[in-house]
Amino acid sequence: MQLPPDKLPLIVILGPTAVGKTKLSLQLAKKYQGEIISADSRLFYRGMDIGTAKPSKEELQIVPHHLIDVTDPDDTWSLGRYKDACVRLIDEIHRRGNIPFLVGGTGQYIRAITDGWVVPKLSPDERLREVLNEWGEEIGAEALYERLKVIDPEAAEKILPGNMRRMVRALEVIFKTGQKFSSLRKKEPVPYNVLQIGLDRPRHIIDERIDARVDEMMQNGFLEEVAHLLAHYSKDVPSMTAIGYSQLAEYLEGSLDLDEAVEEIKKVTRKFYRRQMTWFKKGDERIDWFDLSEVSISDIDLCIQQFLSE
RNA sequence: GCCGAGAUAGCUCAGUUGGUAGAGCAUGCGACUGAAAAUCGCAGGGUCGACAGUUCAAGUCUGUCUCUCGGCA
Repeated sequence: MQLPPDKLPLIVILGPTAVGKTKLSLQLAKKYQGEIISADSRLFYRGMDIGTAKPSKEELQIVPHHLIDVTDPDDTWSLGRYKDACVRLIDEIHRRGNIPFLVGGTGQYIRAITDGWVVPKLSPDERLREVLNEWGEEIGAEALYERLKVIDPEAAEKILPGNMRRMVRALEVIFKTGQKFSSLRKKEPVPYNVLQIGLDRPRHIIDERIDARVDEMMQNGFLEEVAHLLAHYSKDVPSMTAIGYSQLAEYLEGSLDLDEAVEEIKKVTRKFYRRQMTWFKKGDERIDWFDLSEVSISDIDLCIQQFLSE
């Protein structure tokens, strides 16, 4: 297979939850001798399978997959870890002469790769975060925001005043590195020739697919999966904030009926779809959009052929 | 049939001593650089059940009617 001479190709398949990314990307990756790198913040964790709609064991064997089941639920992965690992993997795949397929729905992770984000190299300091959170609670989010505005006005501009979590991260970086958070927020050139394939479907179809998928998850033992996880991990570990897991944990604690929990899962998944679409815009020229309810795989295939022959 | 409670945003409900309405959720839109399936923000949307009366002014007071829920028959 002939690869573009200057920059090596990276095929990104992005799209919202329940659209059908897994199935399609498997077919395409198989055809083009590809390897799939997951761009999904909840597929890292072993044992979180049903509720994350993780590809099945069989599917994982069709083509090589990366960044799935790489750690346990109490070992939190994050943007920085993701970016480092992903960049390394893309390089390795290119060396093997294969094509990397970045597939997923976590907009932040995808943009870190496609837009060359330079993520501040500072791993989280849980104790400092705790201190900062307490401080914020004490003086109020607004007051904390005023402090941030004084220390790093540029960073403050990018953060909404009520958003404690993002303020805490910014202050954490500032206090530990002695540098402004905003000054560490850089971009670098992207060393790949990137094709972005966006998958979507009409909204009412997505809603139907979400409902059906949640029901299916419940039938496939989602509740048992959550119960099993809770026997080993606290429900407060970040991975357990995944959609579905937190609601079923509430049911198991007795603070929610099962019916209510299932409805809630459907509801927040629909909300999640909308939030995902703020990363993947229809007006984004870099994305070739396909409506999976109308288009066949050969249309997408054609798009990839063109890209690879350029 | 009688007694009681209620009828306000798509839904669940607030609404002080009368001054033409708010919240949460839903919906739409958005932000996002090591928790991101997280976290945070903005917006639209109501002839306040109907009709009459009192009043400068009624979601709010009075009367009648319609409907809903509960209790008694």
